[in-house]
Amino acid sequence: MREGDQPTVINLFLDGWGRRYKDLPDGRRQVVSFFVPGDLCDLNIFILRQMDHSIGALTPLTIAEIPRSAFEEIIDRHPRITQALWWEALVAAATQREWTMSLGQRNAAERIGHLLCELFLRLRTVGLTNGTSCPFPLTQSVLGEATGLSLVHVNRTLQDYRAAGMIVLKQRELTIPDLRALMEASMFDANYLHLDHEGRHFDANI
Amino acid sequence: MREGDQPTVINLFLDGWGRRYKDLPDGRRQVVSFFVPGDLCDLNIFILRQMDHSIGALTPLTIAEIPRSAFEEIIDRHPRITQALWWEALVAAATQREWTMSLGQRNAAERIGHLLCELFLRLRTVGLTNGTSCPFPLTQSVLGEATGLSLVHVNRTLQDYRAAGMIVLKQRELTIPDLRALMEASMFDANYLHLDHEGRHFDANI
DNA sequence: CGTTCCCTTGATCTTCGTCAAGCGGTGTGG
DNA sequence: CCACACCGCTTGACGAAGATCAAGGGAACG
Repeated sequence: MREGDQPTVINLFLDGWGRRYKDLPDGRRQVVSFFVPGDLCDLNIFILRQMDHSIGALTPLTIAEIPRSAFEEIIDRHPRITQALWWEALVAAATQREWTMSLGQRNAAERIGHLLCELFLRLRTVGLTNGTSCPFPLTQSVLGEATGLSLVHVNRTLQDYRAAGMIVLKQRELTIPDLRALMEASMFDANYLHLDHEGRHFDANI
Repeated sequence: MREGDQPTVINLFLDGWGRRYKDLPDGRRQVVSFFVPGDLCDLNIFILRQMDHSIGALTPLTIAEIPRSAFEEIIDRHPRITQALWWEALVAAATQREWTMSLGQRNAAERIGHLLCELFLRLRTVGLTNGTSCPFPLTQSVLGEATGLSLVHVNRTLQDYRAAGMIVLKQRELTIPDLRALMEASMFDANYLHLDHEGRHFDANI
């Protein structure tokens, strides 16, 4: 899905990862968010006229396409789902603010550590982690596009974390032996994910 | 208003400027958005339990405090206002994505130029510009906190723009003689502000 | 009249980017 | 079945954007 498109359906990620990104005319690209299973995208089709960014797959995907009309009907009849959608939008905005913070103030190691913590926690809330490990399909190049760092520097930073025993990352699987330590190193505070409202979020699915 | 607070009212900026910001434990600060007259803040009080950032004034303010209850009643009765609130939230999110792009990919000159264009256009849509000029109460220090640059580098970058005749900035007033030129220099594309829906936004006030 | 805030400018240092080369695994076509 | 191409990862050398340190100036305000 490309910038400028007029989307007609809402997509629910059932399996696989995706990303939102924006390109500059000269080719620079910034990934502005990731999608993991359970995420919803393109709620804005209700209000905004056209896409101001692009969306792409990072792995093979299984997606549920929900037509706009079906969604509108649900919203009319089910206020708790509407509330869940607000929650979704507000948490996405809070996450975007945190990314702004990362890119503006954190150094390379902090940015990458922070991103790893965020993704791990998001996967854990949807039950996709296995102890201290989780699937991790992002290439170093994509990590660079998300953190505003060069591929080379991402690599060196990951090496440093590996050498310190703080992460194991190979064969598309990430292990964080001591999550608390990584959170501390990258000054990660999970409050922006608003997981305390996870319950309310899931309630809407009843 | 501080991170961790539980807000009880929604604030509408009638006059004056404000900013959202986040602080790191070691004192680094990132401004993540600005408020200008006409902006609303803290819609999240409907859904999220506590603030994940702080909000502060940049000038003396005139603000309307709308109690949560009054807001809920309005939302029940006036679907067009509810739609306007969605618009507000989605545009705020789109703006946050654009800031992510700026901090991740744009260099110092582009970041600052881009921010000046954004603020000028936002002020123009609410009728606060005067030809090619607008009020501009931000200090160079605040500009640095918003763009992730040091105060010193903000200063040098502004000097460059001045020397090129692209901006005049003094006595808290900004003049952009050739907006189109500045937009081009900073690769500014206004699509993320979704001004095409301005009409719908205002309709809600009828 | 002095203090404070904001702006300005110079010199030096650091982080990260760029350029370049090479390695290993995997998939594909001859 | 092998060869080659491609993709992702790794490492070294060098360069540049921007940070930091330092000092001083001007205007507004008490």
